[in-house]
Amino acid sequence: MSEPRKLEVLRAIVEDYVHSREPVGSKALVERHHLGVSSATIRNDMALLEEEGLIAAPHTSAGRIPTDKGYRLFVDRISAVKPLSAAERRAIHSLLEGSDDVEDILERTVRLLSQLTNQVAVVQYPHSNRAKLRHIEFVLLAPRQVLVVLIADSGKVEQRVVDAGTDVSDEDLTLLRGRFLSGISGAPLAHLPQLLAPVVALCPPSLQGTAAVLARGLDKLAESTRDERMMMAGTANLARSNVDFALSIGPVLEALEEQVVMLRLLSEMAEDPRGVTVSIGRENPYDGLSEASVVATGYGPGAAAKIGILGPTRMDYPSSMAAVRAVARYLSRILGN
Amino acid sequence: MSEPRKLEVLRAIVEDYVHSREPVGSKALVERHHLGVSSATIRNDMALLEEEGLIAAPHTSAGRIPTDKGYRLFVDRISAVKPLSAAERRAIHSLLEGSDDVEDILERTVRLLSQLTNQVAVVQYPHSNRAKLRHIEFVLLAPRQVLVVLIADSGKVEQRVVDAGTDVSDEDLTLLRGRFLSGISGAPLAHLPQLLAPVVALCPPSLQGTAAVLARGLDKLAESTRDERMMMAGTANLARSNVDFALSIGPVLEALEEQVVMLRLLSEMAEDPRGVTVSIGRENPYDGLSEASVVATGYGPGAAAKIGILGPTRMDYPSSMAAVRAVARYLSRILGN
DNA sequence: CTTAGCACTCAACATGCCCAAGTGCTAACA
DNA sequence: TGTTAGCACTTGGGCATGTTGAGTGCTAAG
Repeated sequence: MSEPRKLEVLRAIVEDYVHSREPVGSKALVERHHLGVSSATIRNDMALLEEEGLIAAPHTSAGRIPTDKGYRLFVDRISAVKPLSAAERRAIHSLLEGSDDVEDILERTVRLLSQLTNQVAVVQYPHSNRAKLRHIEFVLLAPRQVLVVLIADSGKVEQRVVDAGTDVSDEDLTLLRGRFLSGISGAPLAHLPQLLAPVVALCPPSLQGTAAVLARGLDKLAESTRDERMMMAGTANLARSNVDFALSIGPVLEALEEQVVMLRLLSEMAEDPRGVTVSIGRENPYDGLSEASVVATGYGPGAAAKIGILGPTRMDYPSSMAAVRAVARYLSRILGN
Repeated sequence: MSEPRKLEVLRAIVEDYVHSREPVGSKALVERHHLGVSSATIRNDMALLEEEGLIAAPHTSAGRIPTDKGYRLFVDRISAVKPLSAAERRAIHSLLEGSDDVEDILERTVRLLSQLTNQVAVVQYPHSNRAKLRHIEFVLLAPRQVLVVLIADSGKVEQRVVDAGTDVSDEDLTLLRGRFLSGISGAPLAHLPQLLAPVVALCPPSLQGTAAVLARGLDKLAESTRDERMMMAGTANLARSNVDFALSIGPVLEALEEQVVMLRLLSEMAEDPRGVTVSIGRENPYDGLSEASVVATGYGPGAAAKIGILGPTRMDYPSSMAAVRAVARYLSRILGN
């Protein structure tokens, strides 16, 4: 029993199954792939693969389908990342050039990726853990209501309306803004909580209350800026995969809507800072995704933020991985400016 | 043939069908509803209803199901808006109190509405057509890159990075900001395009180029502020309705993802400024929604922005309408501050 | 206008049968 | 020791056939 051929058989099974969506049998296998042996030999190999838990038969006289473990081995040891076609490269190029706005770029990227892979695409906003505070703004909306705006050097802007408690004038706000700015301008957002208290303490006694309210507002803004957000596209692709319903679509939609779930999932995978990481079926920490796989990688500075796709375990991993990797690279390059 | 009874029969058919998801026949009808007549009589009535196109039979010997037209008549003339339960009222109350941030409130609202109705909930951001410009900010991110921030008096903040073309200093920006502010502060966003040109013309010759770039940036921001955006929740509910697949879920997900489609849909319906409007099946302008219904109403000042739900045509209209109306009212009240 | 009765239709279900695809095993072979 | 041919066995899917029950439309009487 040759080890290489066993892997070759597994590879053939995965490829055929992904392509045909039907359990694949020994005979069909020797016909479609020119392995130099007979179906009987393949059967022996298959029996071994099944023993090792890499493939399984839905019922006695049906072909085999890969298990999660089988896909895992396939991804780790067998498959080569399939290069993108020239047309696909061009598509990436033309679709992602020519915009400055981060939000806009991310939106295009995620749409592109979902079209490229025919799966759901997900992208995490660039990390702003290390972001520094660039600017703040207090705008009086009504006698007691102040719009607090925080701008990070990542270009991210967050705003929030706070109730000042007492009436406050434009002059007061300008004064307070100056104080706050000199105290926290340029500071990492992560340090904001510690830095704000002393600033408030230094404000004129008559404005202490207002200052405290504003500080709390800023703190919350910094928090939600640090908070990760995500964007997605291509949910309709789920319906298509669903036609042959191995994948029940409901739980997946729930997971996607619970951004917290997806964000944790993305953060937890992709430890490998350079490569593309894959999480297959029950490997996923979330139950609703037990029949789904996620292919993701990092992008941007330090590959800290993640981008990826989600689809049924029976997906074309080589192509998906290639697409994710290529798109992530372009994205990094464009955001690099 | 009594007209009132005919309507009563239609009502019974709609209610039973919504409840059971199965075509309803004459016999079952007389059993479940105590209409004072026999099944034969009902059959005659049904034949008439079918002639009028209000109900239809999927095949010869099956019961009847309501047509789009039947649902239309049902919501227009038959159904009464079902009052919410006390528990539901309490849920609305507790979930929507205690937040200042518009974004946050909308998110909670839309989640609440989707849970209340078990459908997909959609909310349009408050209209800012009449919004005025409250504030602008230019922030230097890099020698040539300027973050342009626009704040409307609605509290909406939009930002965008523009490339100045030439190097520009902080002082230049402060100067330009002053010029722009004095020229357009307080102006309705809709007027911005006309107002910007003269301001640029009045800037120092050396800064004309930069001023023009910034003006274009502001213009785009104003445009996207005028642009309507939306938020949604509960897409997973689609999967549940889909179990009995009258409604193929793919096209619906596509429509939901194409926010433009949904926004146009929402704007086009609900002419009636006070009531709840319903758009049923093929009445929808978008093909993918030919088996879906939308229940929506306006909220906020002038009921200009819309909130609503989307589900299969076979939905519980009275309850849905009640929920949408109640939630919209609370939302208006809270945003009224 | 209503109702009982009746003949008719048809999807859904069940039953039985056959076939093709696929398996595992054994014995022969290189 | 690994490969192969052959064979008996399993089983889901397709097909023809029959049965049932819900539901209809129509007619004639109340």
